[in-house]
Amino acid sequence: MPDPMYRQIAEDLRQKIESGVLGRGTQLPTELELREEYDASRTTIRDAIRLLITRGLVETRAGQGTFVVEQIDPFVIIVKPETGFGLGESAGYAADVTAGSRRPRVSMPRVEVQQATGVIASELLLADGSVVVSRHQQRFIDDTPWSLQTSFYPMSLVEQGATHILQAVDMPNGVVSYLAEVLGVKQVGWRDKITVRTPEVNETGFFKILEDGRIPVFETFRTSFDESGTPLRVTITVYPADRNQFVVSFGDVPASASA
Amino acid sequence: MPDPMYRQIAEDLRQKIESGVLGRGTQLPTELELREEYDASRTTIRDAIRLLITRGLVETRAGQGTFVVEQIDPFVIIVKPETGFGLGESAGYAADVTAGSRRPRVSMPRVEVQQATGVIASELLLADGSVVVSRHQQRFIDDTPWSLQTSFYPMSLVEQGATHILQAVDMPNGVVSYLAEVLGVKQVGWRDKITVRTPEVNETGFFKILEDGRIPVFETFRTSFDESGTPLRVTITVYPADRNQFVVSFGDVPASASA
DNA sequence: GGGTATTTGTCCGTATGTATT
DNA sequence: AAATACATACGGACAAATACC
Repeated sequence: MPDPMYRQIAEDLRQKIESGVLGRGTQLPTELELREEYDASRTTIRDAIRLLITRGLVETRAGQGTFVVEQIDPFVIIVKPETGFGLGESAGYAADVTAGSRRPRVSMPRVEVQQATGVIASELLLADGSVVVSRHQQRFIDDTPWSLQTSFYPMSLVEQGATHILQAVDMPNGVVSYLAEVLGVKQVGWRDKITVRTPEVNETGFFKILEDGRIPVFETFRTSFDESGTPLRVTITVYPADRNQFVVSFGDVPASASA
Repeated sequence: MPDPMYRQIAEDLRQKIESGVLGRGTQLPTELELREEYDASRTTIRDAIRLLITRGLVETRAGQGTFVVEQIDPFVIIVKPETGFGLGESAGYAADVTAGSRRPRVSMPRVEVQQATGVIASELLLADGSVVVSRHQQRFIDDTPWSLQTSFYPMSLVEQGATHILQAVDMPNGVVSYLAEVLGVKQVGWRDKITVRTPEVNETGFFKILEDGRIPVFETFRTSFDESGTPLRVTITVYPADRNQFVVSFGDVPASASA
């Protein structure tokens, strides 16, 4: 038994794309033309194209047509000790991006005092509903939206004297070094949890990606610890998965030389 | 101007799901019932449901109905030095999985001698078209498909005497320790590149996920280096993103205590 | 700026096939 | 075997976005 017609059409178009007959960025025939070419209804043609869309091969632009997607030059997020120890918020994370001609930029933080939800509370080893300080920032590279980041700090840090984290001001040297100065608290390690999920509505808006969940987002949970093993903060960062990749190195590794 | 009707319907259903009115695993009203409830055509109802499907909230089963997806207890892939140094292929990677009651299993490797393609060649610092040995394995946890893994080794290792990597036999102590024994070559570090993409057809088949690309896959490139900084091997591993997450630790981090 | 043609987006109706119970 | 529910496919109509003159 053969595949349904819309799958056959999608497969035929896929081969034309991957074989290079339809190059990157070129326009596909219009739905009307494909309708005649394959002798199918417009519904069936649209089902075929939808399959190619969810596979990430083509994109449609209302009023223009259907196009083979261009390859995106990805941002590379380097995860390694040197970029993290002693560096904080903006400084540390901006340095994560591979150099090139790319200019990172960070928005002013939005600071809130709120109650810790389940995951935040458990990561910080606090009781559910404990008060925490959240600092939220939007981060750009070359003025294109790159990531959304929120850090959560236990309120006890403020009570101990680190009052500046309540101010909506970017800390050039990072919050971690500020904590070291004021409280003598040192970050000695962290744990990153990297997952993938469909984007929330506010995220699709910021990243300007389609809000139907076709493009997933990376979500990283970074829990930082001080010398006594107490969680210092939890940082949640969200990146669109279509333009980002992570690089993790261990041991002696020569400088990167590959794409 | 309000959103189109199918989006409003999808939004209404989404709220019912996330608020708990429609619990995990419960069945949604049938398309016919939804048609009457929202006074829309079946096409519009199906468009709304399709939106929820690509967002990963519901799934349809022909002949049964539409159901709210169950939450999956994810596999946690630990990326840290202790699991990698001195351990190899099967041993090292099996240990990546958090303990619990989960039993990892690895298929017999499929060994091939082939020419290195672009990425493989450049990662191994070989000329394009150089001969390499590939060892491909399917990996399971509790008999559910977990990941597909292919390692590429330069043919020069075989010529220097490491002929066992040509045999289609699992190496319980790992290929890396075998190379250390036979050739005295030690793996001193590695670099992981973690990306997300839509699955290939053979991958959807193995993982038993829908082949329309709704569920993305993690793809990790691990390049391992010896003491002289020469790439020893490249390992490509593919995991379905709906049931896996990565944990990366640096520095002093207490044993995990969180979900 | 405005109007028109083109192209995709939304929505309707209907019929038949296929999987499951 | 029959009923149910989703899957596929056809047809048509109008709206919205875009490009071009």
